[in-house]
Amino acid sequence: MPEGHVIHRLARALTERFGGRPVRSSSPQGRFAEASEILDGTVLSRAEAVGKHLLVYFEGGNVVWVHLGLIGKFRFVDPGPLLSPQTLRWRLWSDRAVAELRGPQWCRLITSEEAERVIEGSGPDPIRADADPQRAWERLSRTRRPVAAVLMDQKLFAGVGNIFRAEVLFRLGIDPYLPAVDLPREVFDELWSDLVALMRDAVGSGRIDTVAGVHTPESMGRAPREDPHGGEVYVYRRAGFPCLVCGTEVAVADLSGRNLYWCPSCQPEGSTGGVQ
DNA sequence: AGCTCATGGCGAG
DNA sequence: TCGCCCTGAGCTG
Repeated sequence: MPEGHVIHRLARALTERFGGRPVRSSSPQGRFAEASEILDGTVLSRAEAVGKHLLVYFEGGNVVWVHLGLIGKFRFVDPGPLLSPQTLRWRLWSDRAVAELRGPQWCRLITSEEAERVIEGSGPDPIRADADPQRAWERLSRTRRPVAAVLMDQKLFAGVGNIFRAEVLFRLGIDPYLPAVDLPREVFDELWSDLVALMRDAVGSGRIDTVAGVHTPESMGRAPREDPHGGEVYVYRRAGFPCLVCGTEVAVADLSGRNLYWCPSCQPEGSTGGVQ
């Protein structure tokens, strides 16, 4: 269940544990069997992430393009008997490690040329050094869609998911329903740099921690609220609980089929963030 | 045992 | 905008 930081960590781990060496490959479930057989015994050169896309490169020009979707998991496991083979799409192993892919939205064998197009087709990814936020600004500043919807658009903010969008809007005090076109340029710049900081931090820690500065739960006299995803957050999945900053009940609403969380007092209607 | 929901995205209307 | 796909955790009974 990934936002971009999970994919970047995966790419790093796959490169560290398998990079530059031959790997074994199988598809116990059978749905990736043909491709898996081609890769079996070949050298995995490296893995790379762009947004929520994972690209696993093999010598000879083969690339596995993985997208975990909402429920996919790619995990390292201890060597041992095969558990639940009916859901095990891809198993990758060597004498050093075993990795298991289950429930991905897709897992396809492509060429390195196609992989290049996946990277080019992605929006800027705040975690990557080559990201150009100007590309996001040019599109954001021309749409009246709510800024909360735009933040989930992978052509503008690759790797941002439901947690990062809710948290970054809260941290900057922005009304999630503000038409994107009304967001001042200087606030966009703050938004982008906050995403860079939060997302890169999450790559390092493996969890999304957004509660920082003077408004820690401790300073508010409340027990820290840890979300099941493992990190500590202001509003994500906290509907009905008091805002950690002002005590107002956190709100939730459906926005294009996803739950949106925000504090109606800290992010009042029409607020463009910045200096309140 | 069965239901609901989840850090996502696609394609049909 | 809705239904659908993939899996598994956390409820409810």
